[in-house]
Amino acid sequence: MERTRDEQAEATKDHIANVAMEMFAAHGFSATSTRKIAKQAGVSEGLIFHHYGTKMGLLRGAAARSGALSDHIAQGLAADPDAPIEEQLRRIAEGFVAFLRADRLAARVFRVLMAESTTHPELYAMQQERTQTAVKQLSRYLSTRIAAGELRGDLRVDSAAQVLLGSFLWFFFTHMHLDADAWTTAARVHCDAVVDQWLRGALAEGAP
Amino acid sequence: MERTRDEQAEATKDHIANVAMEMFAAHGFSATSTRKIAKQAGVSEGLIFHHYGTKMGLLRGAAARSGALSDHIAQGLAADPDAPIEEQLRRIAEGFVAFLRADRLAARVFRVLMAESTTHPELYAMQQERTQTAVKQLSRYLSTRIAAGELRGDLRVDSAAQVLLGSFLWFFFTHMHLDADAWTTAARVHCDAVVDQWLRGALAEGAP
DNA sequence: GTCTATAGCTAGATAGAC
DNA sequence: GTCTATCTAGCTATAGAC
Repeated sequence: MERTRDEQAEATKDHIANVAMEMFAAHGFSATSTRKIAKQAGVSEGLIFHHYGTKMGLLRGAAARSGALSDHIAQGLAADPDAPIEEQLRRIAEGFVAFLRADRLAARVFRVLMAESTTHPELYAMQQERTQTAVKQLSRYLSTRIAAGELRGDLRVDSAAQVLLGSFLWFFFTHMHLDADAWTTAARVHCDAVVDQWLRGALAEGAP
Repeated sequence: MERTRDEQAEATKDHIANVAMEMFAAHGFSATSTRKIAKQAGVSEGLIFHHYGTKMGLLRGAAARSGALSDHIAQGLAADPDAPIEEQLRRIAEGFVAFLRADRLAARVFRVLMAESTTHPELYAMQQERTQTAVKQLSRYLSTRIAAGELRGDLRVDSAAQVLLGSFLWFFFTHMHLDADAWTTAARVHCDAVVDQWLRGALAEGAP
């Protein structure tokens, strides 16, 4: 198994990004120095700047390489668009919980980007675009369910979608201190209750 | 109007905290130097350390001086506990929007604490305590409305309270880029829709 | 493509005068 | 209570050898 010089370089670049994200997630962007990243990654500081130009470029690059949390939600939605809405929503919620539990790095990346985005307009835009994509896909889906007569005709789909997504994400943000097991249990209970109440408020009169 | 030496000192200390919070909110905690804070506040750097010991102490102190966002919510709840729930919730939502618009510093403090709490366990605990207090007061209120027959008996009050609070706060977080007027308009629409759907899902069968 | 060396600066914090 | 002066350490980024 020989590696070309380019492949090796690309692997090193990736490795730097991964290490950087771990450290940004743990201590924040500003509080993590390029020196510490270099040491932890086992490369020289100069190499980081060779590959990414600036520290901000490193964050950008590393963030771009990690899959967006919202992509996952959107993906779950597209899987079986004609399933009954209750089943669909519960499946999304369940998948969301499982994903956050399994892919801890993605979760931490999301968290750190959310935090840093409050002070870096560029990151704010990036994060905004990602979440808004998910919200839009969700609202579009809700619209199809209105058309199908499953949901009330006067449901305000944008707000409804934001409540659903926001409730999940807010829970995630405010329960990070729990360990994986406790978090999963609490998340399931919370998601169940949310979907339940949300549906009661959204279903068409006399729907099944 | 004479001021004692102590009063003057206390005023200066407050002033430093206010300036610091403005700057932390604008650029983040780590990215804001004590030097810049001193310059902006018109005092020496030494004085900051005299009053607050460390930079972290300054953040702690400044945060403690500002009223918690959640206090305001809790307060709104207590004002007229026997009003019909719909009126009550709309009043809270409206007050919440007005408050965030009027008291920009409190809003920024909340935002910066939320961001920094992802990397400072101490701040996380502080923020957690503040929001959980609000959630608990809200759930307790919801319980009284169940007892009064206004809300469904099987409503899971903790989750319901978190959805309500989380939806408002999440909106706040993801719409910071709007100017005050646009933000207020969007916030009103969103809050209305949220309360509306939330109530439909929470009211007892056959309630008015 | 990667490293070593270092420039040039800014950071948080302290000491001591007033 | 407040300021000036300063210490030391750490920072991002660059230059040039290999």
